[in-house]
Amino acid sequence: MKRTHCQPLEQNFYSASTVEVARSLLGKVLVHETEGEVTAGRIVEVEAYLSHGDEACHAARGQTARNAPMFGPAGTAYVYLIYGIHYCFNVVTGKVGEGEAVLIRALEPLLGLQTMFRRRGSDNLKKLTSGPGNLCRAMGINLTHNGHDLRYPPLYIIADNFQTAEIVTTTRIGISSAVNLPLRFYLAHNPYVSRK
DNA sequence: TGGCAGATTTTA
DNA sequence: AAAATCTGCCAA
Repeated sequence: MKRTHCQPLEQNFYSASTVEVARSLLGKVLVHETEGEVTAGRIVEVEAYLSHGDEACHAARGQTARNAPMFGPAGTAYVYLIYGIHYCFNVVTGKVGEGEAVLIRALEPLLGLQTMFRRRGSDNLKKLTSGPGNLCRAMGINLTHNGHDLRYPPLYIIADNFQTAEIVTTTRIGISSAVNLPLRFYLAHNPYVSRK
């Protein structure tokens, strides 16, 4: 019997267009294995950042030391610190040298809830992994994961038998340029989406 | 609901 | 120096 649904997603998954990967990531499960602790959550909200006509994309002004992982192969993790406080976790997409990515904005907690609550220092389930900074803190994602190949532990993405129903498309959150592009996607009616 | 502090990295 | 793909707390 095939059990591919328990294996990390493979290269062909990440090689589709950035918008396709963004939409396909909805409903998939992000897993982080640390010493003795496993946390996992279903991806319920994402944003696509494109290399052409998208001034909000970190890669829009060319490659720098910070955004270098964005120019690597699809399926690489791009993690950066924002506002001096929060980490944001992105999945690199597109061709090598292109500089596209999908920002993971919210998860539905599935595994390791106690660990997540401890890392967050909060007991609010609704906000546990809702928002890009929150989910990184709960999942234990930081700069050590920057550039990591998401096909391998300790940080990877899998598909289970979850069936994605309705996907809502909106403009992106928290940006000051390219504000009208419809590149944010989330699972309709999911309570862990950061905002409607 | 709105305004702001928090505290780091990058170069907008 | 200013800005950055944010969050939580506080006051009204």
